[in-house]
Amino acid sequence: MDAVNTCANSSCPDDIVAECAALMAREGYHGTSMRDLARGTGRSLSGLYHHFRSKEELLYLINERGFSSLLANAARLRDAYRAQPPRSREARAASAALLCDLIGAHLGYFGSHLNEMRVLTFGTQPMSSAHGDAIRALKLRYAEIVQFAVGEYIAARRAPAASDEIERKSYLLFGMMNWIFGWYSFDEHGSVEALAEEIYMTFTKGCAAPRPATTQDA
Amino acid sequence: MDAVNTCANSSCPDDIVAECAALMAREGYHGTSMRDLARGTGRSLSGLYHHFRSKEELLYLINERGFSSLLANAARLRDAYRAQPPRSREARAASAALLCDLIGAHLGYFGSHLNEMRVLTFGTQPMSSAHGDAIRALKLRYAEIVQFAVGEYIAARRAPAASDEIERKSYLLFGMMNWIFGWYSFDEHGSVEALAEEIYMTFTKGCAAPRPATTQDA
DNA sequence: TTGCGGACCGAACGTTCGTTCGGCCGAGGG
DNA sequence: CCCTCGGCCGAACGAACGTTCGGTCCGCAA
Repeated sequence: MDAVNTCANSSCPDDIVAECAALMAREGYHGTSMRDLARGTGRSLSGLYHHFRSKEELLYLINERGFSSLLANAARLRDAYRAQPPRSREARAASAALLCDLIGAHLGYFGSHLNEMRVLTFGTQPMSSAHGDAIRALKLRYAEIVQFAVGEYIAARRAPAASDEIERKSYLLFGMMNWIFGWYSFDEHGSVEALAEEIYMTFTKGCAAPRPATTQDA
Repeated sequence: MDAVNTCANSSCPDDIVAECAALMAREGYHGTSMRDLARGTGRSLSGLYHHFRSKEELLYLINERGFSSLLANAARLRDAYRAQPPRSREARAASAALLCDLIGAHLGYFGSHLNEMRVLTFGTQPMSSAHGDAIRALKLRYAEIVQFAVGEYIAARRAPAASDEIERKSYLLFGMMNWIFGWYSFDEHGSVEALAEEIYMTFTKGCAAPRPATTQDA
């Protein structure tokens, strides 16, 4: 008789989660059946149920692991930024570096987990309230870090922006980064690093900004 | 004996399409059943089938009408731009106005057809090849107009950009505009017009650009 | 060697899916 | 007056859905 654990099933191997995410990335959560997942992972239908309790828990696992990883990277970058001595004359460069690093981390994780990210971005909706709340909390904490960086960047360059303006601008940045799932392919559009640089430049300087040989900000 | 028409069923009233789009916007195409649509539109299950031949044709109708409308607006703006006498000293202002108007038209249509737009942006995938090709063609023509505007804007301000850079920058712009579906609500985030202005400014000047009282470009 | 537990499977459960069929009804032209 | 026809419906079809159950296999500790 197990204690009912309404939260995570941490015993599920990462590779199964990743394979299922790859399959769900094509047709979405509702469009991919458990039988599709069984066939795609070379397992039987009932064999899958030894690794997670339900299809919805699988969706939760994909989301939970993805956002936890993104959040850990972002929190590390923010903490490093905060640990710097606050010399005001370097505030512009430091806030620019934080923003640039966050964009690079987001797209970097994305580059190596493209399938999971496709699932993450399209649809927290079909999750139960308990799981949905946990994922929304992770998303919120992640978004707060990006908003902090955007706020710091703007504050170092002009009068600090109101929190709702920072929120909207951060959403625009997320839009640029996440919309990539619809069109990016390595062969056609170059490396993820170059794309991160282009997003950083477009978001901070506008689309007509010249491309520098190295990232330079002043 | 009808001639088999593999394409549109133009006899379906707009309001039914709009109601179905509103329902599909919540849980997506696969997540919304024909019974959900019947209940939601106050009709019977089989009654729906007198307006379209299949669920997939309904998805096609939502996409076809939405993108046709977007495309018509965009083409009108582009033609007006091209009809202007090419006085080079006004090229900067004219290309800025075109870009600003296109963003305004995209978000304006969006503001009055939010539910349809949610369906449009998430998923051309589950469509048959015949329908899918038709929608992809509409999307392509629409994207080409936006790319034209981005190219003109950049060319009027610095050395013309390569076509692949214009393509990427246009995708970033689409990302800012379309990601809105995930978070926008009129009550919290103000009018669509103000948001269009903010996207235009961020895309052209960067996130730290000051907000002018009126749109001014030089 | 025996016993155990986790990984895995085939077969089936009840439900819901998209779609079809035959018939009802009320407005409108002859 | 009747007849037609488009809009609409209840009931049902076979297929596919998520999930469960009993059993098989195999590595490993005792």
